[in-house]
Amino acid sequence: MEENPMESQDPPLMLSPVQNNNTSPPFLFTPSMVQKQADQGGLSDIDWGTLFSAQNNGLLLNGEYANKETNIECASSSSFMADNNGDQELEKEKRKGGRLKRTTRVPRFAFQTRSADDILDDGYRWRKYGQKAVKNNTYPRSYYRCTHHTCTVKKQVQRLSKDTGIVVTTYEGIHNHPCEKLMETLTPLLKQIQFLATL
DNA sequence: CGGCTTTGACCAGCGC
DNA sequence: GCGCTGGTCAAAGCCG
Repeated sequence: MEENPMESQDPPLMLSPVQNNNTSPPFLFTPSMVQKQADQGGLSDIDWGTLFSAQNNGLLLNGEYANKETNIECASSSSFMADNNGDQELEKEKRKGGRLKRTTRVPRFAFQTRSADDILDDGYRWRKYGQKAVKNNTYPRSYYRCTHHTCTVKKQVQRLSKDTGIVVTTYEGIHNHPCEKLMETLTPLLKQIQFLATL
């Protein structure tokens, strides 16, 4: 976590949700950070609990603890891959019954936030493609896909029945494009730079 | 009108 | 083989 995303060559990979009327800064992950973890067999090296724990009472942003006004109470990571036969070298896709069956190695990680809203503003645009009632849970699980045409990242959102204030978000895959909100912020600056360069 | 959500149907995996 | 469960599809409807 020593890497500063703003100084690296990597575009931001993911923004953690911050639910305080969207006033808190986002938390940036870079592809290299996640890829490094994936190469090592998962994301378990990231100390999510420490990063988001109440003791730290803050949110890591660009290598520093930023605004403490966060509702993120804790986080966890999952290093399992999408393929269910344990062969992590297996990289194939096949169609069964007209539907795509993916056995591709896909990093997944989850965290939970305390929020009244199910939809967390993580900076990316998502399209809901399904909702399903799950066993032992009062609330349905919602399925989202990133709307970027080249991006295959998905996320699942589910509210805990034990503690209705907690929303569990599971991300699957890595964004292959910059965060849209970041680009929205940077675009005027880039245009100004381009304009000044013409002088 | 395009993008998004809703929702029932469909499919695959798994346990028995 | 059957039933259960989770994940996805896709048509219909909604909304700005």
